[in-house]
Amino acid sequence: MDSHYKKYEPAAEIIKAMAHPMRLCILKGLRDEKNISVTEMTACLNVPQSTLSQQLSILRRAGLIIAEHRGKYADYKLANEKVAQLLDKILNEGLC
Amino acid sequence: MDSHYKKYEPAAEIIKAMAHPMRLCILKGLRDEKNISVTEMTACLNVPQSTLSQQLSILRRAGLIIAEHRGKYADYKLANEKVAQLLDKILNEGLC
DNA sequence: TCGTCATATCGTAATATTACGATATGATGT
DNA sequence: ACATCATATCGTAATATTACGATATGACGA
Repeated sequence: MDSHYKKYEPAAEIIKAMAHPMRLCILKGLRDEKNISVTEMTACLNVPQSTLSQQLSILRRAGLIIAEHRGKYADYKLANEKVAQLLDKILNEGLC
Repeated sequence: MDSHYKKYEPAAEIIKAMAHPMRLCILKGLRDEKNISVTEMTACLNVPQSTLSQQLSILRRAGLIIAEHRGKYADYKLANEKVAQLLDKILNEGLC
């Protein structure tokens, strides 16, 4: 057993960013639909715009999603295929 | 995109239980070594016994680990193979 | 240039988590 | 029965997260 548990901090940061129902829902949405704007997400999830934007910034800071700015819109997508795979594992694990 | 983000709450609970460096370290230790007692973990991780015990109870409540009581000792192990697989995915994802 | 829309950030109250000493419980050896 | 060891739980201060209104920024059309 490893005595230096702090070395798991980077992994924990990433997992922590996923550890919220709304953020998992956002990731799943982006996994299934590729690109979604903040406006669409706000309408669909039916939450205050600032709340959604805060969740997006947590996912962004963790490197899980990327924003593409198109004029006044911001489209989001998953950062890469590994995020999609990890998400699948989490959501299909039968654990949940 | 799914409008009922609360349905991801059970998955989020599980991920949240993993989202801490010490808890990831414990899970990894149990994955690699099968059975470890609280005493061993306390010595290895060099943290107060109550702190470790609290982390173990979080993992236990989430269903990720199981305690086996042998006399005055408690040996812990991963709850099942799916936990090991999810952990591998998290730690090997290159994301982290 | 204005007003408006889309998005991000700020401020903050409510709530949750973390870390850890103190205390409780329960098994073991004497 | 008693002292001791292993573990769990309690109490709590420090810190972090959550949710959300208010406000700022920046693009677009009139």
